[in-house]
Amino acid sequence: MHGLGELEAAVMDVLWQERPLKVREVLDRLETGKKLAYTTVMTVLDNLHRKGWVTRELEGKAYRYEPALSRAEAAAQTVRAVLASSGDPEAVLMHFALSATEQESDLLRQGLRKRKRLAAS
Amino acid sequence: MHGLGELEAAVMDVLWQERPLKVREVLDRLETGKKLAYTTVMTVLDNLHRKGWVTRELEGKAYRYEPALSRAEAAAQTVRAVLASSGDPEAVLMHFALSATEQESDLLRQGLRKRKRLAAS
DNA sequence: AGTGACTACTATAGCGAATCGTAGGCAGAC
DNA sequence: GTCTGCCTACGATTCGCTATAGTAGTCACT
Repeated sequence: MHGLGELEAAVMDVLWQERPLKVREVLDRLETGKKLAYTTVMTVLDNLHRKGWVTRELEGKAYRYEPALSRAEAAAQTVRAVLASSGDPEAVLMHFALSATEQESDLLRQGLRKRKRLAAS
Repeated sequence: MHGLGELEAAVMDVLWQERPLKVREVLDRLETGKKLAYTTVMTVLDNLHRKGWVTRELEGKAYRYEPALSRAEAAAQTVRAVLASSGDPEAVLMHFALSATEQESDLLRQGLRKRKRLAAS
């Protein structure tokens, strides 16, 4: 859904819960059924870094990784990408607004109000 | 982004512009740089059918394919899936509403109003 | 000098998408 | 009646990406 594999997503989840983390720390916190090799996690983090999902900083001789975007930001960005690639963002937003649940529409209204307040100030 | 490959997406685009279409008609309308084999397009349509993206109906001895959902519906559904898989739909919606463009927020407001009217009737 | 923690590089397997060939059926043309 | 063309069904190949991990090389400490 977001262009990530299963393990990559699991690693991002770990980093979204706590950050920044070193490879070993990510490995320790990963809750997959299987025990993964240290280098497996390292490779995944390297790939995520190459793809821009995480940033890293050298601390001593080890890297500390952290997400480039918060989970919510990343998801919001995905939403925006879906809209852009849909050819007709307006129609999609309309469809979404129309089919939104009560709770979703409340949240949207709330967000829109907040947005307006911020814009005004 | 939507779980489709590049060619699969191109085929869906064709079907969203005009439908229903037979394999040959899709092939004719496809605007990829390369000329594809008839069976390539057939396989793709078959895969899309298996995955539920298109429906088909036998007409004579050939199938006519058409999208299961409109483009906007499909995109709206993708948005919903992103929200669901994000772990925190509220935060995402908030982020989205807050970072929406003027036009986007207008559309959302409009959609929400329309939704309310429909619910009331 | 030896041990441990890291990174960098490389390798393999697996899966899904892209791509197409071949075989078989049926409708018309000759 | 057989040949030609269009269509489906099925299977094969290739390719890219992810998952997974081993090995070599570096540096720091004992």
